[in-house]
Amino acid sequence: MSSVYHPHNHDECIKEALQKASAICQNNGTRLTPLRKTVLELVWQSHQPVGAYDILAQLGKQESRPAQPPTVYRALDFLLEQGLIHRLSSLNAFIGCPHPGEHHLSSFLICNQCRTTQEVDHAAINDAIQSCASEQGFIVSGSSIELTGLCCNCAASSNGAATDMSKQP
Amino acid sequence: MSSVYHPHNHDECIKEALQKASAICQNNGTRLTPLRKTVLELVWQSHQPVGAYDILAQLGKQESRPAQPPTVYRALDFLLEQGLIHRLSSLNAFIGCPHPGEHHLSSFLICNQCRTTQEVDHAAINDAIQSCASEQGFIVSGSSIELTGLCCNCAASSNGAATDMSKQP
DNA sequence: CCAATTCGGGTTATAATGTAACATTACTTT
DNA sequence: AAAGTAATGTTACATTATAACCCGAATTGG
Repeated sequence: MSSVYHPHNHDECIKEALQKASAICQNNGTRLTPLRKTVLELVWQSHQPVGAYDILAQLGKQESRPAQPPTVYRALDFLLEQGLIHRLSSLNAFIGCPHPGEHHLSSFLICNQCRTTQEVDHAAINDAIQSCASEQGFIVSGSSIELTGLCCNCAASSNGAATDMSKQP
Repeated sequence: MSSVYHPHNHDECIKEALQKASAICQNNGTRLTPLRKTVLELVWQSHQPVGAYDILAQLGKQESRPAQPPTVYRALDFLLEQGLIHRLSSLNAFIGCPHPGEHHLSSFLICNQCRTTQEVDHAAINDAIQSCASEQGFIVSGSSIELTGLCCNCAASSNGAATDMSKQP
């Protein structure tokens, strides 16, 4: 069983994300250009949300000239449109979507300590939201559901040390 | 019955908010200074979220000299700490809390058309979230639940015209 | 195949949102 | 009144995001 909270070969996560992305773009008739692919890889570097300017900085290292903000934001906008990443508005940051294609109202569990962020797709939450909204005559078209707190690792070792279990082989 | 979606004497909303704020600050041993009170009034000018720089601009009109950002942000931080307002991270904006004192995980229904925003406190949503989180061993300490879509007015008159029912006498 | 068009990206400049750090004033306590 | 704390003023800057314009690459239609 694989979880962002357990050690795993993170290269597999990246590889999988890129494969899915490629398939989805092909399906959508859109182009996963080298730049967009690179940005997607950078977003997937970890299971922690990444800021646009972090990506910008890392792009700058790879290329001869440092990239400019619009370059990154355009790539991010594309990836958002394709449903390949999400934007976490409470952090002004981005994170890869582990199951692109299936679209739904997803929620995010953001650990305050290690910043590891898990996307969860729980039918009960969607149901509750829909029933609450329709009670008000409100038609939901989009959502931003971000929960902060302590992940299982950080809660367990609640000595205060952050525990990032991702990326170990 | 009073709702943000129905015409109402909005001065009553403001008055009520200020009274509650005053009581809460007294209770907390904190000071609702003239500046903080003014900022709270400005946040409560409508049932639409207000940006910090909008408040800044309106403060500038009232005072001789234009206010500076820290002035507004400090007042907003104070009001947030006291639970008198909320920050909507998906909009970078603030809105008055209609029932300060009772703290809970609240959700917001944000109309894409008229921007009217309603805070809802639905037990089913909280339950669903808590059960979903604890399933992952995650301990929730904070939440940002923001739903966008069409409010009942704008859905009804879905010709595209925005309908702001607040502030009518 | 070439012209026309669209799309992706580079570049420059700037907008919008938010904060750090320190000075000053006002309020409280003694 | 003196000392200490809380609130606000002020300056400068950090961070996040977008507008506008240009150019070259890829795609499409003839």
